[in-house]
Amino acid sequence: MGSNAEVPTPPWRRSRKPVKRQLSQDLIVETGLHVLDAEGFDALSMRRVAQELDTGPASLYAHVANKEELLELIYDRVLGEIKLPERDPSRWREQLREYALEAHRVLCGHADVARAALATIPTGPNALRVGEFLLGLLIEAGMSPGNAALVLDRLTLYISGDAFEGSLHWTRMRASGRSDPKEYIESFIGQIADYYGSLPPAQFPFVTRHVDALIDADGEERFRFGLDLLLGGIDPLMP
Amino acid sequence: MGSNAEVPTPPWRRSRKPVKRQLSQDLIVETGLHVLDAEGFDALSMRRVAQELDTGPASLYAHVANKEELLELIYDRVLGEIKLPERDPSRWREQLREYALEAHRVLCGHADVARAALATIPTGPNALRVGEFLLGLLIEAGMSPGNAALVLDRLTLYISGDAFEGSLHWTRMRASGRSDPKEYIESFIGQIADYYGSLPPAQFPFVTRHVDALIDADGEERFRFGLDLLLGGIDPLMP
DNA sequence: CTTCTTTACGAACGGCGTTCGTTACGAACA
DNA sequence: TGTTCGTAACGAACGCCGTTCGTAAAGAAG
Repeated sequence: MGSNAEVPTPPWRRSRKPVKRQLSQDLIVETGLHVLDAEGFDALSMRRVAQELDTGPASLYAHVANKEELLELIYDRVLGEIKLPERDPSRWREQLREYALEAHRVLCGHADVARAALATIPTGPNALRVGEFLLGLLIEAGMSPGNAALVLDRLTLYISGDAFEGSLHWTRMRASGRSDPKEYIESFIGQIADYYGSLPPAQFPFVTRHVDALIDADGEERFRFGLDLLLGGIDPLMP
Repeated sequence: MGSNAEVPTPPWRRSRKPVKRQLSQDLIVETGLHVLDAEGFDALSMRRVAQELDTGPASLYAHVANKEELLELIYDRVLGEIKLPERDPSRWREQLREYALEAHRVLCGHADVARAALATIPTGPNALRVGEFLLGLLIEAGMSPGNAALVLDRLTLYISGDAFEGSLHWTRMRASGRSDPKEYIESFIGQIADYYGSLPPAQFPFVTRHVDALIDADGEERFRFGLDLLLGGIDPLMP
């Protein structure tokens, strides 16, 4: 690194560091997402991202205002993975449900991104794309714009909220050293179940009697159940 | 402080520092909640709590395992503020709705506690108290235990999620220096509205046409709307 | 009066987000 | 060709953070 410090670079060796891709916002966002997926939300730091790019943390600030903005950019980047069908208002119910499942699937695929999702009011291009789709679907199906906006808002909150909660389990699993979800569930959830079961039945008759019901459903099942509750409430809003 | 270092304390001056309440978990939790309410989630640190108690951060660890546990304790402490009525299964719908509004009111009263709520699986005494109430109400009204457990889970997620989102606005307001919510809404939300309105209508016809609808409802209105969606989906689960 | 256990806490470790002042360099211009 | 200049890159530092460790003080037990 120092041996040829003042020798002018020969023209046929085009750059001193061709291997090191030059910084850009996209590259930083992509790297951030990478770190997030591989090591989790708590491991995502400006320093960690910089390290991954063989540079110092200060260098990132030329392309990204701060950590919060980086998280928003990563979030919108992930929203871009959500596939949207061609809008068909006559099938609004199926399409709404399908969208919710797809969005949930994508968010859970990048588990810890959900931790950034709830903390932001998404205004990026991909968030707009999704918003436009849902708003159009509901309004064209006959819902009032006011109700459509509210449904969009509540549905988004529900999806992000559930993904957020899910990501916390993932984090907990990582922290406990385990890597097999099955093993984690048995140890952690089972522990809670034992605790519930050991409570005084006189004081908590229902909790103690129905421990099994409380821990029975897995994440996907819970999500679908809540989604169908919401859809059940949305139905009567359509003409 | 050093002038009477080795003079034995006279028995009539009972203690050298009677003004300084001795540490205890309760005191630490109460102080933490105080800091949280007064200065927000980001200001809540072990150091800040210790400072408030005129001691060093290390002293807290005798009463609290770590920051996460402190947050859980604060959360459960707040859940204790939720008032529950006498269970009346014949009025399950009203009581369920009333509970949701009360819980939401309490959580929003300690805005940033919601940031701790979502990050935890509540197993404290007050969480159990609430869980027992809801489970009992729904099962006695005729719902299957499995569905009752799922409803409890989803309703809790919705309430916490909404309160979480609300607390972020509060944080943003604090960060922006403003202290009047009205002023904040006009500046921040108005800014977003302007941005939405300025988008290319060809690409985002619905978003641009219905900007008003998107920002019209306030927090409480949105919460109630989503709550009624859920209740609408819960209704058919009852015999 | 001694011993032991519990509580308190100063000091330090390693990490964080962010800022500042300075380099290095490619493009624009003389 | 030589010079200037704007800007991306970055080393160093600031002031935080959660947590641990070793020690000191205080109270209970013997």
